[in-house]
Amino acid sequence: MTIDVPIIEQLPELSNHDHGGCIAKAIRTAEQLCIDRGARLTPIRRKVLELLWESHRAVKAYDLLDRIKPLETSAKPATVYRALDFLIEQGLIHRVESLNAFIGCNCSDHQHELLLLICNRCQEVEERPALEVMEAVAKEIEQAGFHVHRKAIEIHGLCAQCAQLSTTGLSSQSDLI
Amino acid sequence: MTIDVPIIEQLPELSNHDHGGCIAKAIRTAEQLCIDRGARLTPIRRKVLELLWESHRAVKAYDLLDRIKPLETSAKPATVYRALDFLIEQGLIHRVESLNAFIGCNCSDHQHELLLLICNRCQEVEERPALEVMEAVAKEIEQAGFHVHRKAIEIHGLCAQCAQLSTTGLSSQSDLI
DNA sequence: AACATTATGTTATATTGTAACATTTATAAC
DNA sequence: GTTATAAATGTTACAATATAACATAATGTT
Ligand SMILES: [Zn+2]
Ligand SMILES: [Zn+2]
Ligand SMILES: [Zn+2]
Ligand SMILES: [Zn+2]
Repeated sequence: MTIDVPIIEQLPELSNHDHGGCIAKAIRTAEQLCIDRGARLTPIRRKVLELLWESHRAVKAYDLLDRIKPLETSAKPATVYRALDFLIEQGLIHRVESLNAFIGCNCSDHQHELLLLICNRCQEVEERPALEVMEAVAKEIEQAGFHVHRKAIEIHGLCAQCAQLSTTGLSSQSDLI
Repeated sequence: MTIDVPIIEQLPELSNHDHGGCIAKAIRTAEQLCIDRGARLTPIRRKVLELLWESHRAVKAYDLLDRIKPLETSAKPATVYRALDFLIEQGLIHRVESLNAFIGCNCSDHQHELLLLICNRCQEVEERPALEVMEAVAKEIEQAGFHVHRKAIEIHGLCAQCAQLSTTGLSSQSDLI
């Protein structure tokens, strides 16, 4: 028995912050990082990154494709997946394993140790360094004699805001601003 | 840049333990649990569970399908996915999100709090309660005001045995026993 | 300019997962 | 036992996610 939450048709942008700033910062950081590394942030790769940053939600590859097609008429699945591969390699985005989706990396230094809090209601994903969790994981792994390549720590549930709305019984779209 | 390990054609059963015991115990436990709950462990569901327990590796849905077809000639994707849904609901198996695959649940009480250590070389998956990790996650989540439904904590890398083989430079199949 | 490398275009296909409705099988009520 | 109900399975069709393979174009290097 899983807890299911009604699907919201048109997802509102819950976090009331200067999201334009988020986007601008993400792109600026990516550009600098690619220059430093001699990696090429081509128009397609840049566009995919921008699309991923349109919200703090994970986005599916084929949704990206649909949104790129009007701009890059020759775009195909491979176009998108290649751009995603590049961005993941550079640590600029993350794959959300439990959603088969992708999200812009929000950690300043693009380190890969992180925990994702995924809201099942508003779909927002919060990326947290969660250092104590990482330490506990490191200990557990050491005990097991395991050698880590990659960690995927993904928590599904309700974000603070959505949990609040659930308990107060609000549900209409206008309540979500 | 990811660390890649040569693919082994025929995967050996690395863990030298009485695996027949694992299977028997898993099936026995499942039977009792279903009786207690009034859930029906039908032949198909039971077969899927048995197949998942043939190894300590995660198995893909379509691999299960291929292996069931000779026995249940009418088996189709839906057949397998329904059985998997049932087994997951009962807590008898887990979905490994980062592999799109499934594995028998090895925790005695079929609790859902666990960490998976996934070996990229031998493909074995170790399930660990990792209580300290769970506590750290709980704290982190509380700080964020998040309300958990489900956790997926999946660590990829090399198990102790495979890490050992990598450092000693062994690679041939016969070395893996 | 010639060459090598990297990125993209293009076609086709593989893999993973669901929806919808019909049929069968098991359980419950009478 | 027969009938009503619910649960499980059969069946067809398709949706969604992802990759392989090879051709072409753009970029970087000598
Ligand atoms: Zn933002
Ligand atoms: Zn939310
Ligand atoms: Zn075993
Ligand atoms: Zn291993």
